Amino acid sequence: MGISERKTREREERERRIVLAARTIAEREGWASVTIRRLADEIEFSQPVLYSHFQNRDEIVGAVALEGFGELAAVLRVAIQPSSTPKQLVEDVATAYLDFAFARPAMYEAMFVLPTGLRFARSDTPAQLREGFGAMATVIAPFSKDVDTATETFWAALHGLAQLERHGRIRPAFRAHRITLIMQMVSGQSR
Amino acid sequence: MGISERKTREREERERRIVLAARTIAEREGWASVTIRRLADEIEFSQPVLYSHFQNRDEIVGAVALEGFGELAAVLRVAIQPSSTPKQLVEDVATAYLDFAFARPAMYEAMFVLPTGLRFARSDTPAQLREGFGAMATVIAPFSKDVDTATETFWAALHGLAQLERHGRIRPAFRAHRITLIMQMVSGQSR
DNA sequence: ACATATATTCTAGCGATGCTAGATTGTCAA
DNA sequence: TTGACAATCTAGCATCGCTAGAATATATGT
Repeated sequence: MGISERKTREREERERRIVLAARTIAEREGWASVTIRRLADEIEFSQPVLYSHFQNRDEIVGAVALEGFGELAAVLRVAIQPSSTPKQLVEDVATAYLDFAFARPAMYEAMFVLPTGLRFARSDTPAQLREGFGAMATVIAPFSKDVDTATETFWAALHGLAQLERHGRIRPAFRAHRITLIMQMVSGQSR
Repeated sequence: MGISERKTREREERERRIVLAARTIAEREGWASVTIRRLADEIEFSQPVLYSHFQNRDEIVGAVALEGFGELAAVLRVAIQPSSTPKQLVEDVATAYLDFAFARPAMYEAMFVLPTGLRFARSDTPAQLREGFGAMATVIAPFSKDVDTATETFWAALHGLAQLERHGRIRPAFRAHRITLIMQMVSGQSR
C-alpha cells in the first residue's frame, strides 16, 4: 500500500518546490514579485493548489523565513571557533550576523520585517528559531550574569545595525567601527 | 492679486489634510487601510488629485514619516534635562526613544520600515531627519571620541530593541533591563 | 466491470489595490 | 463673448490575494 506514501511524498515535494520558488524569486527580484500566480506558474499547478499547502501568502514567506533561521544559526555556529578568545568570538559572531543580513537581504527581510505568522517563544516554536539565539548566547555568556537579557540586547544591536544600514540611515563605511564598538561594549571595556 | 496666493494657500491646506488623514487612519487602523481611495474620500476630492501632490503612495507615507522625525526629535530633546548626570541622560533618552516607538507604532513603522523615498545623508536632507540624531549625539558625546559612530551604534541598539520587541522576538517584561544594559555599555562601565 | 463516492485540481471570477488617459469643467485674458 | 489654459473628474487598466463551484481523476463497494 505504497500509494498513499507516494502521494504524501509528492505533496511534500511540491511544497518544497513552492518554498524554493518563493525564495528564489524573492532573492532575485524582491518579495513584491512573489505572487501567488507567479508561484503557481513556477510549480505548474493552478493557484488554489497553493492554498492547500499554506493558509495564505504570509505563511509562504514564513516558510522561507524558517529556512533562513536555520541557515543563520549555521552561519553563527561556524563563526564560533574554539581557539578564539571570548572577545574575538563576540566580534566574529557579530560580523557573521551582519554578513548574513547583507548577503541575503530578501531572506533577512522575510525573517525580521515581513509578516510571517511565525510563533516565537511558544511551546511549539520550531528549533530553528531558538538555535540562532543560542549561538549568540554562547559568546555573550562569558561577559554577563543575565545571559538571556544580554543576548537579547546584543541581538537587538546587530539587528538595528543591519536595518539602519540597509535603509541608508547610517554610514556603510563605518560598519567595522560599529562592530568594534559593540564588541567592546559587550566585553565591558571602557571606550 | 491675492488670487494665486489664495490658490497656493488652499493647495497647501489640502496637502496638509491629506497627510493628516493618512496619519490618522494609519494610527487607528494600520497602514494597510491607508489607500488612495480612502484618502480621496477623506479630503473630498477625486483620486487623481492626490497625484498632483505626491508622486505615489510611498511619498505620502514619507510625508507622515517626516512629521514623525520632527516629533521624535522633540521628544528626545525634552528628555535631556540639564540637571541630570551623563549616565542618566543616556538612560532617559533611550527610554524616551522606546516610549515613542511603542506609543506610535504606525508612525514608527513609517519612519523606519516602510518605503518612503526619503533621502538621508544628502545635501537636501530635511532638518527633521538630522535633529533626532543630534539629540542622541548630545548624550553620547561625553562617553566617546568618535561621536558619530558611537551615536549610530546607540541608535541601532535602540532601533533593534524596538523592532524585535514589536515582533515578539524578545521579552517585553525585560525592556527596562535591556535599557540599563545599554546605558551601562555606552557609559563604559563593566557588567 | 461498473457505479458510486471521495479527493484533487481547475476554471472563472470577486472585490480590492495603485495608478492614469482622456473627457469635462471651471477660470482666466484678449 | 470667445478661446486658451488649468484644475478636476469619470472611467478604466492591470494586478493583487483569495475562493466558490465545476470538472476531473482516483478509490471503494457491489
